[in-house]
Amino acid sequence: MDGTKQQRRGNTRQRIQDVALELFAEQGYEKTSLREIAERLEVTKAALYYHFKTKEEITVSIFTDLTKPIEDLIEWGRSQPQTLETKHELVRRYSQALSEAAPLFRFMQENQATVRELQIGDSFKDRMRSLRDIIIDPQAPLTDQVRCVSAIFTLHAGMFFLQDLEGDPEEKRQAVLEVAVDLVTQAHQGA
Amino acid sequence: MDGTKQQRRGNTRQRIQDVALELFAEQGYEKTSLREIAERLEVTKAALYYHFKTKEEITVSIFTDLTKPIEDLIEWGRSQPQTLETKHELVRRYSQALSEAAPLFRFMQENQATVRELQIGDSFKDRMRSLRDIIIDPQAPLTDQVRCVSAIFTLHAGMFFLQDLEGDPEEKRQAVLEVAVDLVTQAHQGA
Amino acid sequence: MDGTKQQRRGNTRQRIQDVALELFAEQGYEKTSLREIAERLEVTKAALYYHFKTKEEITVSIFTDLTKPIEDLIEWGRSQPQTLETKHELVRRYSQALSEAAPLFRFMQENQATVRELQIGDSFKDRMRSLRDIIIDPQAPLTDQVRCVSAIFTLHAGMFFLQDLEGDPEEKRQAVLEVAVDLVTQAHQGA
Amino acid sequence: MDGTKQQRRGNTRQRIQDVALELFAEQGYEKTSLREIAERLEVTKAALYYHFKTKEEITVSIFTDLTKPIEDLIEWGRSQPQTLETKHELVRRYSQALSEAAPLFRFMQENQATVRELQIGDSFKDRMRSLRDIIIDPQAPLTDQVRCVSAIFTLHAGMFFLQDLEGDPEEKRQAVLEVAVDLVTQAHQGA
DNA sequence: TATGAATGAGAATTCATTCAT
DNA sequence: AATGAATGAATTCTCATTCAT
Repeated sequence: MDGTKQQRRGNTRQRIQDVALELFAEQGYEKTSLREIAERLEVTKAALYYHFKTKEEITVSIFTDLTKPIEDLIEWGRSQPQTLETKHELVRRYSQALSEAAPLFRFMQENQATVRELQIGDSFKDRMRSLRDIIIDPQAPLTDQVRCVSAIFTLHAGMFFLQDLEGDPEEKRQAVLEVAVDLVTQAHQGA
Repeated sequence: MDGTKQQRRGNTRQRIQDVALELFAEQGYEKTSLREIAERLEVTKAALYYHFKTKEEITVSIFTDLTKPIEDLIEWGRSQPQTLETKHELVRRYSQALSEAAPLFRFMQENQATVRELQIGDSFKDRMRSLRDIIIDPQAPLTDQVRCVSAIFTLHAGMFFLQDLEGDPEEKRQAVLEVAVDLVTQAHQGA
Repeated sequence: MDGTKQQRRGNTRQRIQDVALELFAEQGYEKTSLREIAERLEVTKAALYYHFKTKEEITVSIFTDLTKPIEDLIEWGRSQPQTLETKHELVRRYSQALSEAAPLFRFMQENQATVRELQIGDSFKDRMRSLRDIIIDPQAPLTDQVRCVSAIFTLHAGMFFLQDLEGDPEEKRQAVLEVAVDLVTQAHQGA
Repeated sequence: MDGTKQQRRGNTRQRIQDVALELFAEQGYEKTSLREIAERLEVTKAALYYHFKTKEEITVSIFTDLTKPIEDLIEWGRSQPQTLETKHELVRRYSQALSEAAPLFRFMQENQATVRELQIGDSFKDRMRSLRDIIIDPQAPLTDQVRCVSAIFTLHAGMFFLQDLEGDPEEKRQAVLEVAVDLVTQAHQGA
């Protein structure tokens, strides 16, 4: 009661995004209804429609807002010389970016089928392709290309599939990062 | 097309599974309604309920039937000595098994959020854990453990995320397999 | 296993009626599906249709078979002189008949709305009317007529609404009977 | 007919209850679908779900609203001395309350099997027990206890089972009441 | 900046019933 | 005397969305 209602003022849009993402990641996109989002926020469904035109728009807005760092990262990557050092740095920064937007990526990881149908799908694929094109050398043998894709993939999966491996989360992130960097290195040398 | 109606006799159950999996993989589990499945089969929804008690039961039955080879594989893995050779063979066979049940794994890959809620989720997690426990040495450094998880993951992802890389599918599968085998080798030596 | 299957021979019709009535009384008519009946009998639904044309027919047949004694009773009542003694005997015999077909009457008591829609409804109403006409003197004051209806009703209700009153069932039946007889007596004298 | 649409505003919830009870009493609970209720109200099924979470909730709400007077009556009964006069007054007031909520009690009378499964069942049984405990003397002989139950029961049944007895409804209610009062008196005197 | 009331479309599921074998 | 396979019609319920206020 103290401040809560006052704080709410003016940032409902933001709060909708937060709660929505939280629920999408928890239970999946299709299983999450606008009623649930509204209930958790203690507003009516209609209020959501004041801020967003559709359920999809909520999702797109979350995606757009949260992947800005990655877009920037790609921009940066493109402007750098294509050295191994650049690739390593890219992987490092990407790992960082992923862990900062973990819920979004968990959502995307676990709802690929849905994401594919949404507009997001394409933007995301584009981004992935751009990233890949920076790391991969298209002249390289297929295995080395796979290594690069695998590096990126390892980063993605790392966040969720290592949960039942013992160890401190940050330590695990470092281990994952190391493996990914390694894969990129091997791909680079292999040529 | 030839003798359609006659052929239908007695294999409806099987046909339901086929069509269901097809659609689940195509459009996602939640987006696929029993009406659609029934329509594509040219039977009524009620016919589906003659063969399966619920939508989930259809899914479980598909899973159970199609992952039998993997269960066998794990059985085999456990009975072997824990050598590098065994691990390699396991990875090879797993890659094979995956590509044989590709639609199922595509479905599971792309509908993780859903799968988590279904009974399947647990059986699958168990299986993944068993597999991991055969390949991983729990005494090994964290990075090496990650390498093994990454190997398995690379196999999984390989099937879907390499689709827009040019090259013949079988050739790509071989490349993926090579990278995975490599990761396991590194994990083994790393210790 | 011993004899069961053999015994089953030739009396399936009867067993269907038994199980159906059992379930109707337990869970209500509408809530009881033919599937359930068939399952409890370990036959298929189609088997029920070999013996009865519809669900309603099952019900009607149960009713007809089990209320034969009451029909006879009414026949008897009509042939007797309209003395108080006759009325008492009628009530006594009716009480007996009710307790012998308890499940049927429980079913009818608890599913009046349904029974009304079924054919049974009318036959039953007819029977009740006949009974009433034997006990009631249409010239008697309204209160005395009510007393007679109440007597019959007390018998009906007695079976189910006294269940949570302590005491031995047969003893309770006797008490109920006594009250009913009493009501009839009062109605008779009151005139 | 006059200003229909305007009048509708803001009392839909109430109208749903009315129509529902009407239909439940007319055709039985199970036979009454939400579609029918909605149609008779000229709204969509979904509108019902805006006001009530389930079909059962509609029923419970009707029950709760309409049996308030009886709850009050029991409260009153408990606060009075346990004299014969109190018992008589209780019976009189109960008769009145019943006739005021006639459709509800008709519904409950005729759908006992259903009511038993619903939450209502228990609340109702509790109420009946409370009522009984006020009227009955647990030390009294069984027959006298039966007389009391029979009195209450006569009131219940009176409403529906006397319909085909000739005479003015209010006159019949009085006759029923008289018989019930009489039964209580006899029980009290220990006849 | 929201809410209350409602809708239309569609979901999963259940049921009594049928019929060729 | 019974089964296996299927149907058509219905049911309860959920969802994203709309709009007057």
